[in-house]
Amino acid sequence: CFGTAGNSGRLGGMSETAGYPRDEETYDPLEAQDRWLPVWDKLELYRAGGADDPRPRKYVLDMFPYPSGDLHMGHAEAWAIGDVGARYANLQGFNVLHPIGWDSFGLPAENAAIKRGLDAVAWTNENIDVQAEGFRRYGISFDWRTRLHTSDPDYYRWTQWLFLRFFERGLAYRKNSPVNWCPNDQTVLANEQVVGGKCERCGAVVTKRNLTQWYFRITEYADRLLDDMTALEGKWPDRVLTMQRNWIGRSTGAHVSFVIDGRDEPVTVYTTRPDTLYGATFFVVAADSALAAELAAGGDAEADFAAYLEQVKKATDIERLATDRPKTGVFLGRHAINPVNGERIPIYAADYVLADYGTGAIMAVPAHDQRDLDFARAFSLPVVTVIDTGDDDPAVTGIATAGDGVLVNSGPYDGLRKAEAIERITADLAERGGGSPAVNYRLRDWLLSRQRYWGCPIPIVHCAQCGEVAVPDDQLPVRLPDAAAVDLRPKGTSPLASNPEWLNVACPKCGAPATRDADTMDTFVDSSWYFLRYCSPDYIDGPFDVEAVRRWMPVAQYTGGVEHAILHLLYSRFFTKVLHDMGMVDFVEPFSSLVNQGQVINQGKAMSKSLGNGVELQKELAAHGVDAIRVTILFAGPPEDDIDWADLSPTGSGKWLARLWRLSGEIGSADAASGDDDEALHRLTHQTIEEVTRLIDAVRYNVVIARLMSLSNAVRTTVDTRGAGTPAARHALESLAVMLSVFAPYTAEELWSRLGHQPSVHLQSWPSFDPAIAAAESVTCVVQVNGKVRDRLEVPPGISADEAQQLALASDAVRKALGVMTVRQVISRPPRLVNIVAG
RNA sequence: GCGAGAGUGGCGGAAUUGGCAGACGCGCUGGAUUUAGGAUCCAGUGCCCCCGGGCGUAGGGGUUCGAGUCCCCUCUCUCGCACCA
Repeated sequence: CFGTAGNSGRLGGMSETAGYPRDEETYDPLEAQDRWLPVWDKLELYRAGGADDPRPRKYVLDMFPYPSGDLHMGHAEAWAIGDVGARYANLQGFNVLHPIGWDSFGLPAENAAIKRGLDAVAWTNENIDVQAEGFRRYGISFDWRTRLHTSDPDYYRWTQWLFLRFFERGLAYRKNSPVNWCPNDQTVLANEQVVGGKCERCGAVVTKRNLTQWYFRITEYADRLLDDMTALEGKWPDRVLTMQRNWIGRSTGAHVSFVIDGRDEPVTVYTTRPDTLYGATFFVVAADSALAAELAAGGDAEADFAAYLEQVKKATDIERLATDRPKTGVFLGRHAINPVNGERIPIYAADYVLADYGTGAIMAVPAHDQRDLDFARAFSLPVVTVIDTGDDDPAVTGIATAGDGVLVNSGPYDGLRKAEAIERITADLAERGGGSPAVNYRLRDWLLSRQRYWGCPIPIVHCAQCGEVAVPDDQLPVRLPDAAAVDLRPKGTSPLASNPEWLNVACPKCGAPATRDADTMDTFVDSSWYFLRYCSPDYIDGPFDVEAVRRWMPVAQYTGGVEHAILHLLYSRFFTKVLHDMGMVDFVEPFSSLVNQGQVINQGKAMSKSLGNGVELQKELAAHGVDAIRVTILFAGPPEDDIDWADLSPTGSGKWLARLWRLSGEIGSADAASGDDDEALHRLTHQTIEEVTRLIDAVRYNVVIARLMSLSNAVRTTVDTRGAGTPAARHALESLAVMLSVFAPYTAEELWSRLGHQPSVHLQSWPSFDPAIAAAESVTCVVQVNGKVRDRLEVPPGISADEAQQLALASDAVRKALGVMTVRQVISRPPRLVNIVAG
């Protein structure tokens, strides 16, 4: 029956041919991949249109990869998700920009160079080539002309150019400050790169060092970073917005000045609770602040303080993070004057107050702040309740009362409620010059210097006469010297400083001997603007062509991991706002919508070498083919959920694709339209197109695939019962081929070809549906008695409430269920439901 | 501790505005066909049952003709922050 299988029977479930494949061929997905890939390359299917392209534009972006080696499961998931959006936009007739590039500066290349003597440039470029070929075979619809590498001088020249613009605007500056230090990687880290006291990259326990480093003044944009998020509501995942809000951490309160005995200048503290000022019974300065050292100097407590400070410095962040850590501190032998009641209160140095938040000094109100209370109890300090919250006395219970209440022991403010007191006391202090309303942020400036080799050099020259001098634009890029020409071994200072030829230059301003800044930039600087470069990757007159960016940006769909919620996504928003202020872009938010894909795990745990639960992507691809893996990943669940490979069945996905493939052979080789058509299948096809379109827009890809499976099951039934020549079967499968092409590009091309069409299915239009055909002829109306389903009636979709009620009451099943009860009320919600209330 | 989110079959997960719970798939059971099956196809598959039906969306309460969906309480889990004054 070879070749005629489609017409050879199978009129019922158990025909004489049942059990045999309908076709002696079997689907070989790997062979199909090899066959189509060159065809697609030749067709150049995914070139973004130029300025004169009349189609509406859509920028679909995936967070660009780091060239760590070959692609792994994580890549397979992220890019499968992003590719659906890009391919769907293409079929819908958009002019799509779907670019690819590499975030190619970073530690692994340097470590490979140190440990194995490899050249960082060669190592990087080889890995990129491997990944690029991996993506090509994985069938991602990139416009390959966009390909960029952040480690290319053509790219980092503009990273340096942008740095200089920030420098000119005072947004890049150097300061000496305690910084996070990774003893393993031998470099400083930004706050955002310290996770739970450990280095985000290598897991080493982070320590503190005092260093002079470059910073971006991101705090200046804190309000805008916060406030502009309202425009992202509903378009970015809530959890990302929440994380950014918490990270920026805006709080409002007041600055209050305290006169210090024996000091000319008063000291200002920040508090969110000026209403509790009468309850301030002591004063605390951060142990590692300059103020603490100054207050201790020359006094009786100097030695005690020095010993305490030594102890504090030794403590790692991990120790500091322990929640039940007892409060420690030392009395400095000095006193502050409470501005509202003139009381002299003792000043302590303690490490529970942070030097770099607020002013590094606090007024301590033990009755209404748990930390202050813990300290007061440890040091036997008085606890004065100034807000009656109705709770038990904190001095007795050891539990501070932070809630609302009425002021007591607060002189003229007694009787006020919390909110009112905050307002009044702040206003009164402001009037007397003792304070002012204040806003604070937990966000810190972005530390961008790194003491590593494989990064973008900072284009600054240090001159004894002129200070920090910008390298002139026409001398950019400041190129990295060859790795062979520097000492790469981690030693806590930048490797670039080990090459005197590179380091020593004439000052661009005065010509005197000077030295280059030998640090490199955090790689997050590189990735804060790459999405702009993609719009004009070969542009030579600036970082990007302003017109091209105006055409494509902002990004319509951005896909990437949630791990960048407060790193890359915050930094990119900051860069965009600065560029907006520079007049280079006309929008303030770079990414209009964000999809955070989950992770691929195995057996309940993240894949890791030590657990031995890694799943090798290349093996899976070789065993099942690209399409089966893409479908498996996308069908597993909502894109944002983690998926456990152990729960999945690539074999099952492969079977579905093979079923479709066999159907395409049967229908493709069937005699043209014969016999009755199948109205029900036509209807289902139109309904499926309608629903799938809506679901793709909602990024519900797992449900989309379920609907496509349902439709393919229905096509199978029609082919079995009416023959493969049924027009509805062909229409359904052709529609399926196009819809499938966004998930399983190779199989879809096979279907298209076997149905007798020329390549490529990827050049087709997204199928349209006719609402009139999609409309159901009849719908099932559920009839309930007291909420329980008693009958189901087939009714016209346009049935009236009265008609539905009449039909329901006439039902035998309903009469039986009613028995002797009398009908009290009928709720008729045509055409879906009638509920009869009886008793 | 604070903040956010989530609890649905053996499993992954479906379920417009509150309106047939469990779509689709995996797994499992039985069958057809086969030298063979890790292929293909058909049927079944939430739980209980006295075969009339009853019970079911973490647990308890509430609103409603009607709740997986809305409200309150409890429990559990995940994620984020973690002395931020």
